[in-house]
Amino acid sequence: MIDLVALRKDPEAFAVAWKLRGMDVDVTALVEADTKVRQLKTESENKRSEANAASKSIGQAAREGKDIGEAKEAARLLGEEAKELNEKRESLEKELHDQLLGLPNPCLSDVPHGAGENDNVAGEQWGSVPGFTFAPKPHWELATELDIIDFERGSKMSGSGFVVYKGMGARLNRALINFFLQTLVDEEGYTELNVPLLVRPETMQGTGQLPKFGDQLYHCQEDDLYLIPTAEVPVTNFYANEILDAEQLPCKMTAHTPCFRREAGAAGVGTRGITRVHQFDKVEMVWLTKPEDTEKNLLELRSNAEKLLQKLGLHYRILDLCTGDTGFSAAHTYDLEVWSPGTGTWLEVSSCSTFTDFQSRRAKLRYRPEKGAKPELLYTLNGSGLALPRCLIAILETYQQEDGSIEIPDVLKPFMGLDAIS
RNA sequence: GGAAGGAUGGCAGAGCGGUUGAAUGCGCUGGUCUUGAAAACCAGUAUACCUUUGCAGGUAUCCAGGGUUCGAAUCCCUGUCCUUCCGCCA
Repeated sequence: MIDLVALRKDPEAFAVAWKLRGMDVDVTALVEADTKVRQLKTESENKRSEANAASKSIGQAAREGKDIGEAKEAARLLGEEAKELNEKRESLEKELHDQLLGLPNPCLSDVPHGAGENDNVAGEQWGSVPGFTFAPKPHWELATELDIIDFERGSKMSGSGFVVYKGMGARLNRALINFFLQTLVDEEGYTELNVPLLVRPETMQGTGQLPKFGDQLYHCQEDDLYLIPTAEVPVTNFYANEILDAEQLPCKMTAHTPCFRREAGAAGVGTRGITRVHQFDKVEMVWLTKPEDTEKNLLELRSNAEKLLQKLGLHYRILDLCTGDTGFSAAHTYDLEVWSPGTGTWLEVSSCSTFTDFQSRRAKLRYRPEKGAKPELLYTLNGSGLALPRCLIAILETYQQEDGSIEIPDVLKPFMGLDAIS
């Protein structure tokens, strides 16, 4: 959520920022509502103050044994008036608050301007397009022939968009999880968390999935719990409503979880294989930081994800997302896209973002800059490290041999216990 | 799933429905004393918001949300969490 006080001070700046995201927001109406709320607040508080004073003198009079019948009625009326004004304020304030919850984070100043994904800025590439002496196959063919992914039985049990990894496929998936976690923990100083996959509505609101994107989430109605679409949700909310000490920052956490996404509206968007599924594994990196140097932190976070791709020897590129394509809660996002030789396309395997204080304000994530100082909102960042299925795709397609077997990248061999899948 | 008990300031722990934002102790901060430290003594020590240039004033907050009442930390209802017991169970 954005800072209402900042909006009050410079509404035009917000209007411009939202315009860059392709949204026309009536900031004047927002500011007017805010003014009205504060006016009602002052009125109701003054009335409440009168009522409190009246009650107090009744208490005094009662102790002195005086008659308090009339005074009681007067105090009751004052109390009622105060309550009425306050209820008016509350409903207006809630309305305003709900509107604010639906407004995205303004992008940082160095984010490229643009309307949509075509305006994203392609940055550096690492490695080069792998060459083949034969026509490389797409992963779904390789996986089916090797019998390491069972698409049909996945949809038999759960519908389309669900798959079963089998044999060496399951092992490769597990090897990747272990490789990612171990690298992040041992080499980059992350703390590993194993978190709940079902969370409450307020947790979803903390990171921005709710109220706006509820239709993308699986919901367990009986218990009013949501299946997480990413580990970002429980990991970022880990310290929600808490005040951290400055020494605890930056706090780097990582977690492997399955991710559940309804992908409503994305059905049939020409994705074969495991590029877009309803359930997949992902290792996520989350940072809680002090507000300064968030762009620098973002680059470092991104480099952690890049290192994983480099170790796997996968060709990838960096995309600097433009204002029109940056996600709702993010202020600046870099995507990492890996090359898929079988389809000749780039696949997003990591999305690294800073959320400034947008999530912190929702989740009440604060820290104390110095001992005895006032608590302040901290900044949150996160990035995938990495999304499993698309890494798996890139590995199968990049390391495929002419005979249909798959060579295992060196860094994964200890986790696989073999050199090739055939 | 059933039964019972609990949730108060950084921590511990009081609190007959009426100057209780909340005793007391510890902790913390400042001061006195001391060569320095400790001890002792004195003073201060929650958060958010609103009004105000400022001084200052006001409102809310004793898990959360409702209710009773002129007045609620205190009484009633609902929810959340914790503890204990029973049942079930990987």
